[in-house]
Amino acid sequence: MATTIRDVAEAAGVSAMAVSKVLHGKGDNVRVGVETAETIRRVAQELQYHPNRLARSFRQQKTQTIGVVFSQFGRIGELDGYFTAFLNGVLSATLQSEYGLTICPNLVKSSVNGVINDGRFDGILWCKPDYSDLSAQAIERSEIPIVMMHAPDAEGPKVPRFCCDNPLGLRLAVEHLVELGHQQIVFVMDAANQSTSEGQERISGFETAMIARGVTLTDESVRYWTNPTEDFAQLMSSKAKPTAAITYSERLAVSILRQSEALGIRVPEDISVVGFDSTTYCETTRPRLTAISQPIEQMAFDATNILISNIDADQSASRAFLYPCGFDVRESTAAPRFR
Amino acid sequence: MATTIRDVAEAAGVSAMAVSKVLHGKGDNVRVGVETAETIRRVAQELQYHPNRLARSFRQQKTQTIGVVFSQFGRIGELDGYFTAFLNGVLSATLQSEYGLTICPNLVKSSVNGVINDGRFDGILWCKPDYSDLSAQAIERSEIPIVMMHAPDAEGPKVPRFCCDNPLGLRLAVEHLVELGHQQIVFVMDAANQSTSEGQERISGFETAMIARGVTLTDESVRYWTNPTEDFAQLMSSKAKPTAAITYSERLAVSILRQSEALGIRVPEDISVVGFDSTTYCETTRPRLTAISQPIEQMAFDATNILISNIDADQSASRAFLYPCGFDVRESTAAPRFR
DNA sequence: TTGAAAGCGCTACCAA
DNA sequence: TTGGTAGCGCTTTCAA
Repeated sequence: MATTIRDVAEAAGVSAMAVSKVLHGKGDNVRVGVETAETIRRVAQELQYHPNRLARSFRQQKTQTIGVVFSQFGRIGELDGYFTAFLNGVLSATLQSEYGLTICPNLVKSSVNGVINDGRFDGILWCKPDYSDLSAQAIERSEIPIVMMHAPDAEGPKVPRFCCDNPLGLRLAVEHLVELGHQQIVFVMDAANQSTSEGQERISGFETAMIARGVTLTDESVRYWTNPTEDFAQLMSSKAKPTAAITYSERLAVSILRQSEALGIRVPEDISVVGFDSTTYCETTRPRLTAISQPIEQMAFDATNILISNIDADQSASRAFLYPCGFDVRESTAAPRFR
Repeated sequence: MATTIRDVAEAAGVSAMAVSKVLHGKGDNVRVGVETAETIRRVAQELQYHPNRLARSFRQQKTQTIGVVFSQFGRIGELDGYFTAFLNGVLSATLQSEYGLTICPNLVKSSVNGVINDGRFDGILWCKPDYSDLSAQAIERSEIPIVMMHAPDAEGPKVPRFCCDNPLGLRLAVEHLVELGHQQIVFVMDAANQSTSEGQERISGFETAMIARGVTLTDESVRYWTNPTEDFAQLMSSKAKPTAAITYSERLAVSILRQSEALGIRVPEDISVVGFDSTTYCETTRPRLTAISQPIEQMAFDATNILISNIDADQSASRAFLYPCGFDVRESTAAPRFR
């Protein structure tokens, strides 16, 4: 067994609290003489004493750890740059703080309900919330600060929210395509995102932008995909074959790029593709991916810092942080071919 | 305050242990009647009881968490693909296990000594160990399993080690360059890595390969850089200007690529550059980076799984795992210009 | 089939 | 300036 505080106390001929005070000096009402303190420090050193952080955390109800919650989880840097950018932002913030970061698979697999208040975390960074009743309830009941990434201002529990200006992003994309001459434009998203607030906001942003530009909007203009490979093949063989697709993510855009290559469909000649996020990953695709941008790393950095300061201040100030979207034109969009 | 096990016990009219047994059923000597169990479950549900994991961990001396230790820490996916590949491997393994992953900034900033046995982790994944006496001592004293990435077989504490075949890697690089016609070849590494086992192994691997190929080896053949920008400028303006550089990492190689561009030095025409790791990041550089490869993700995946099984088996079997290196020729190497 | 007691290592609170 | 006591929430051990 490792050396405990009592071992040190015994060896130094003092009480356990004396040791605790000297080594971590929290209490203000208790002081220890200089000489005694020196002895304690020496003995602790000799005995290779290292405080058990689990015990301290348990006692103080404070773990110095932030939990990261995901509804979904893909490979890092594989089909998109999202998680890379996100992690860089979070790590930048935690590295200059006293907080550790736990990525917990169970938070992904099971319901977050009950995990939030299981004592392991001082705060939760919730990424891609789904706003199910269960989640909302879990947040409502939370005893620790929570911040949310990609949660629009409108609804949901009152916690700090970090979101990009989705309507602006979609408008920029639609305008870009319309100016290139496109009239058959679809918006493609994972079916799973249909139920998220951000999903809703992007759909309505897309529709609003289409209407504002006088582009025909049909029931088929918004597509919910569960199997990108099959769904894309079907899309391109249908009568309503579009000349341009705006996707919910880089991941979807990239899968279209790959699938196009497999099917002999040329991008951007046969179909223009617009992604969402515009991380450095877009520079690595072929063709390089035109995309709506949002400052993911900055958002993650800010979110983490706000979370930490809320933890430290023992509060949970609610506020919506809105980040502007940009639009980066690369090579995956062009004027539609005349046909 | 959150609902405790005692609240549930009281409400259900049973003892706390009964609740514990029913909800987590560990003990084999104690059983609870079916009806009682049902009541307990119902009451727990009603009271929104969720066990405090911190308390459980504390009591059981088991946290279901793995700690990741780094000696250095850069931005993910910024100047290399190392951390991305590493994390993908680790996360793949943890996601299919019951273990969480903690990345702790304090492990980076301060000595790991004392952190290893502070109770927070069931096991440590130690990346890029430095083999200082302090580290060695910490490992020796560890009460939990440790595995090491990038630790050669030869020396160091007896824990599972995962390492690539560095001599092979360096040989492949030197042979490639010699076959292109290079005779002035330098090996460049961060000064910080000079003290690591892997650093030593790569240096001797380089020297052995150079000698085997009959290439002139001088005191200046191996370079230890602290400031890549300045050091590279100096290297290229010296009399001993090389025609090819093999670097310790993708990061160093990329900084040479960038610096070359700034100085008007052409790669590979004026100097050939070979990186180490050969992740997908090498495809994104300009020119695309020729590099020695090691299967980082696979190594991280294996290391994590071995760690987990050592934890579960409550042992710490020592073994060295060696992974072959490969060599990926891309665009940053070519025959030296005639001069 | 059930419960009581004890204690993991530490620190808040109160007493001396 | 110092020390004792109690207890965080849970589970292990032993007793009923």
